[in-house]
Amino acid sequence: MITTELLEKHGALKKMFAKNETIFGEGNLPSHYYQIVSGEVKMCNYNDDGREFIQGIFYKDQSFGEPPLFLNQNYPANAIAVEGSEVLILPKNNFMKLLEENPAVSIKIIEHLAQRLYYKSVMAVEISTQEPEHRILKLIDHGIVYFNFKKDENGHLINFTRQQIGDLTGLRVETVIRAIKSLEKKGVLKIIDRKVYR
Amino acid sequence: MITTELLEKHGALKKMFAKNETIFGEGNLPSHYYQIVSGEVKMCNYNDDGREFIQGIFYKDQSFGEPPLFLNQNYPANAIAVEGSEVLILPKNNFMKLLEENPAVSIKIIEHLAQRLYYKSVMAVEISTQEPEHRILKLIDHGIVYFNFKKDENGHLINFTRQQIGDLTGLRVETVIRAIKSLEKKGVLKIIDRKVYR
DNA sequence: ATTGTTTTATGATTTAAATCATAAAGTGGA
DNA sequence: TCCACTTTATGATTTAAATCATAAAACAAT
Repeated sequence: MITTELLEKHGALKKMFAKNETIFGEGNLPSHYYQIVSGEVKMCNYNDDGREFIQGIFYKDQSFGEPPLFLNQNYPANAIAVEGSEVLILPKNNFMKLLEENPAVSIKIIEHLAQRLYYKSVMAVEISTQEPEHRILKLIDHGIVYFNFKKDENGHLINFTRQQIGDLTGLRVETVIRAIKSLEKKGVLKIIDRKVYR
Repeated sequence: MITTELLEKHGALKKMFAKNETIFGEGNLPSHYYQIVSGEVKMCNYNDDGREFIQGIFYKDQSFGEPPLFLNQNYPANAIAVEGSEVLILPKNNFMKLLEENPAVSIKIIEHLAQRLYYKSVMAVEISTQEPEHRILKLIDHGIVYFNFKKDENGHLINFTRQQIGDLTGLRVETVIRAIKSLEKKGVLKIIDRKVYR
């Protein structure tokens, strides 16, 4: 999103996070801008009885956690490394200075927020009014466009576990498994070697 | 958000929409920036069997429908006047010119998008993992801060119908009515003359 | 004033997804 | 290679919210 050079010019540092390590926690006040160099980061919540909800999954070159940074509000969710991940971290003041000096970056930020909002709008209506199969298919089709699902001779490989699909759609893992089976029977996706293709 | 003078200087026109009139429809390509002068506008979806989901409700001075405008994507929801509403409308090209000439407006836009994203994140986890009473209370408490609920001697008047609360939380109106009754019994809110206070 | 529509309200019944239980297959680390 | 853990899988049971039915109160329009 923002080039490594520009970030480092303003004082960004690279930091390594191990698998399952927390980058920042729900309820904390933001102090830095975060951008992924390599790896995979999820933003998620846990409800009262430990149930997880994944707000989003972020990959190489994507930033995360900006909204509360701009609003001076506490983080509404946790950021956790899904796998070992390298992240560029820039203090808020430096980030704001970078923005002032580079108006084109503002537009990039607006576009990224708009993209996130678009996903949230689409999934909100799915989660609250549609049935499991519909929700899962919407998530998958969105993922094909916006996540980095690779295409081979079987179609796009949906690089999510059943549990992750559940945590992204508000469904239980058993429900996801059964819905995916049913979708396969209907011929709208393929299951090869337990992996889902669309 | 953006002053009327600045918008009109760039060619914005005021347009009146009647109650229940559609301002733009799901699936259409955005061509204008919209900002409310007076009245109330909802963004909403209808699923296959006509069930409504309200993405958000917007009031005086707020803009709506910017994300797809920036992304050149189709609107993911409808915009409908909840009551007779006056709206300032500015063609996209003029809006982009306005943005270029007024960098401070970019920051305003970022803040507005960040605020919307914050609400979406909070409600997404509620809708997908929390029980009805919890969801409704979260919506109400968010509304007290960000919607224009007036405070009097009974507390904040929650200016939503039970049906609207249901459409915002993904619950059926009967469930909302029962949950609100239960919350009143628990003493966390008041029902006076059928109106909800918190 | 009368009529039609919306909003709030309650009880009975249904149902879809969650929960519970159990297990096989796959994966990663010591 | 063995052990622990994760992921996928399936059947049985439970349950919370949706659905269905009905109605009173409130409000809006003529």
